Amino acid sequence: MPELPEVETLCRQLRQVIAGAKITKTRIVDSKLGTIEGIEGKQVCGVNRHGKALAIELEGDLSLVLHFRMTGRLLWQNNGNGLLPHTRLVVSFPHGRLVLIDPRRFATVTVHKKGNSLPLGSDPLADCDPSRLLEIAQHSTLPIKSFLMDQRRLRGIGNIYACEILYHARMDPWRKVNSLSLDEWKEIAEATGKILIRAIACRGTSVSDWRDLFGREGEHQNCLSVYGREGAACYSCGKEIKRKKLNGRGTYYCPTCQHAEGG
DNA sequence: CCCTATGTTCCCAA
DNA sequence: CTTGGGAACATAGG
Repeated sequence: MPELPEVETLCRQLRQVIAGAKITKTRIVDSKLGTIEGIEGKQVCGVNRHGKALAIELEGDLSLVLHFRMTGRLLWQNNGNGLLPHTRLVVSFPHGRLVLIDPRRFATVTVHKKGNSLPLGSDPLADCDPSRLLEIAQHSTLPIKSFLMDQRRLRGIGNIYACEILYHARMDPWRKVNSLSLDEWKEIAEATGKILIRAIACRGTSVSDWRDLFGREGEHQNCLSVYGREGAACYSCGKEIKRKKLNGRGTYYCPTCQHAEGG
């Protein structure tokens, strides 16, 4: 469930809490996660985000990489309470512990040695250049929404933010990407930056179970324009927000404001 | 029982 | 080879 803004929120909060600290112990609670080895006793030298993945960088060129998939959550605990339901992993520090909670058990944890598996695609926060987008979309007939969510091209945008970005760019989610003009890509790039940055400032979107590192809800659910608003009035034109499936994902949009011709 | 769910990956067809 | 679509993964909630 966490998309780019949610993982970025965890990343920034984690830096405040565990930078420089040593991992004292790790415990896999759900064996489906596999094993993690060689990180006990290591010091945290940084925390970074790669798309929707979170990397806790450790001394010795190691990193602990977490991917939360649909329902994964990361919580910081510094009291002596027992494990919460659906706890899958515990990483202990001298001053508290990090727990991975994941009801649907899709989340993954891996230990990486520096130098392997750099993911493809660019980060929409750091690099969302309209002319580059125009170029890489030339030979694709994907709908724009699927394109935005394709992690091989742009890393970090999921279903909620794809819907919101396209609404703000007034773009039909089914529009084929190879038909977009440079001006239309500029609108998409601008909407992408604006929405992602606002969502990070709001500590993410809590429409169901997203919580930050300290268990608090985000605020960005109060800023949503279309996601989850099926049947409600469009804030721009007053007509009804629709929901249809696109590649199996619920897609919310305003048929009036997001028309096929764009611009 | 039905359907839905913020994600990724694998398999298959074109 | 590439591209794109759907099922699968596992579980909770309406």
